[in-house]
Amino acid sequence: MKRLKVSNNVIRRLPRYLRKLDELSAQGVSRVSSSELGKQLGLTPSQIRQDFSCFGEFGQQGYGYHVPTLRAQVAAILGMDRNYRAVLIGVGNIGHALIDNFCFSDWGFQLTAAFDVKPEVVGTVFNKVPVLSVEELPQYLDEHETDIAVLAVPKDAAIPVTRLLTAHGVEAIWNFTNVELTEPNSSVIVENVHFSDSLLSLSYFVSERQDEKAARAAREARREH
Amino acid sequence: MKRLKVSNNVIRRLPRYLRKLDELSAQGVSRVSSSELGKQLGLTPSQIRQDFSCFGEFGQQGYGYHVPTLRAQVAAILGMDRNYRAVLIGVGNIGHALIDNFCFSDWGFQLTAAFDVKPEVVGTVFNKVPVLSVEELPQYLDEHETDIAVLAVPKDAAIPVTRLLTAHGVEAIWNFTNVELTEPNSSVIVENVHFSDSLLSLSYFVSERQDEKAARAAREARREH
DNA sequence: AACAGAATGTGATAAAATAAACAAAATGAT
DNA sequence: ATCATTTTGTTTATTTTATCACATTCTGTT
Repeated sequence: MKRLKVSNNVIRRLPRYLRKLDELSAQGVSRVSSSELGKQLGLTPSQIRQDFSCFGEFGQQGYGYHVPTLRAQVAAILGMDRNYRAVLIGVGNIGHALIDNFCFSDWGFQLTAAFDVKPEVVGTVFNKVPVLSVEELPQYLDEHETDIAVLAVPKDAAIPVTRLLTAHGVEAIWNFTNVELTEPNSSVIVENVHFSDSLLSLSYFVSERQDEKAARAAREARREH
Repeated sequence: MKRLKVSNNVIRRLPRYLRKLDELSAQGVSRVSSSELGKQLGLTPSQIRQDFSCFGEFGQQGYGYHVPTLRAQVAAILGMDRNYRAVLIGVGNIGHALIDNFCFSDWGFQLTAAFDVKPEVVGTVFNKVPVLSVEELPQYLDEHETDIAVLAVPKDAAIPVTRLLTAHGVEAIWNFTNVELTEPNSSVIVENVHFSDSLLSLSYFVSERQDEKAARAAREARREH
């Protein structure tokens, strides 16, 4: 598979393609064209073809794309067949929700262990995932190859825990804390899930629409006058 | 405040500016230049100035930006001073986590009520938020002006609940389900929090780095040979 | 088997986003 | 009070991203 300097925008679209392809599969659709895909995702056919062409030639002229094949290709591009191993740090509300409800294995991940400081959760097992003490974390990381850490600790613990993780070889963090983790000289890969950023974007769009409505109303009031 | 066709990228950076400004405030910093802000956020000073200039002139030549003032301006741009009212649908694991841990009021939102189908949660109160039955939802929406709905229901309920919400005047949805809500003819504003999309992006970047490492190792092995 | 219709992959073109450059204006030190 | 320094807001240039257009190739029907 080629992999030549692909832009961020392209990468962010890949999971959406995957999701749509799964949906089509579930509907029994086995063949799809870039224009159909574009219509359903709100993208131009051209963009879709160009996105895929970053990684290879997955379609067939005059036919389109074979859904299961394309799905497999996109999954491979995303690394879903690499069986990455993950640990979760912080079994609070959000951490707990992830263990119980987020199906890591659906996306090619294996959640091997969780860690927390609270004595009442240490030693328990949720959804087949054992909760260990954070004190055991360094040794665990040294002994078990771990590709990503899911960070769901309270705000104050975010930076120290990140230091610990990187010091023990973790190279990627899925960050659920509302803290900017990326440090200047660190090479760790950070993917943020900032709830507040998302909500504030929504807030912006709602405000924008409200203002447009108000402006329209004002214009009409003036006209009637 | 001006608001003239601002690109999505700009809007997505605003919450990050807000977060950084809060951090600076907490550190007692009251003055910041675009270059300092840029250094701390990994952006060019030019981009930061251009972003702000979409909405007005908030700085002062030779001085920079007054942190509290700029913070207030960004907050206003994002609509944080409009006291939007929100309801939550689906008090499962993620919904519960949001009620208990996500401080809506910090971002200018008021979570007025939650709704669920499960008899054992209906009637309870979490963090001052009453949980009502979904059967009461239509009437509630008709009687209480509601700006956004937080959707945290199981996959199958996502579309029907969305229809219900839009039918009763809700114009914005913060979507935590893994379902593509945006329908062709609907004008509802949807902001997605797709955990899986985020994890898969991370998976891509990890795979990319792994491949680079492997390629480097192969090159070196060849050289030594 | 031939041919009209479809749909890809890609090179060219247009649009958008980012970065650089600079004039204007305020600061703060001498 | 003056002047070198700083830093903005904005214009211009550059880079990146998305769209268009089309030659090529496969499909499926007659």
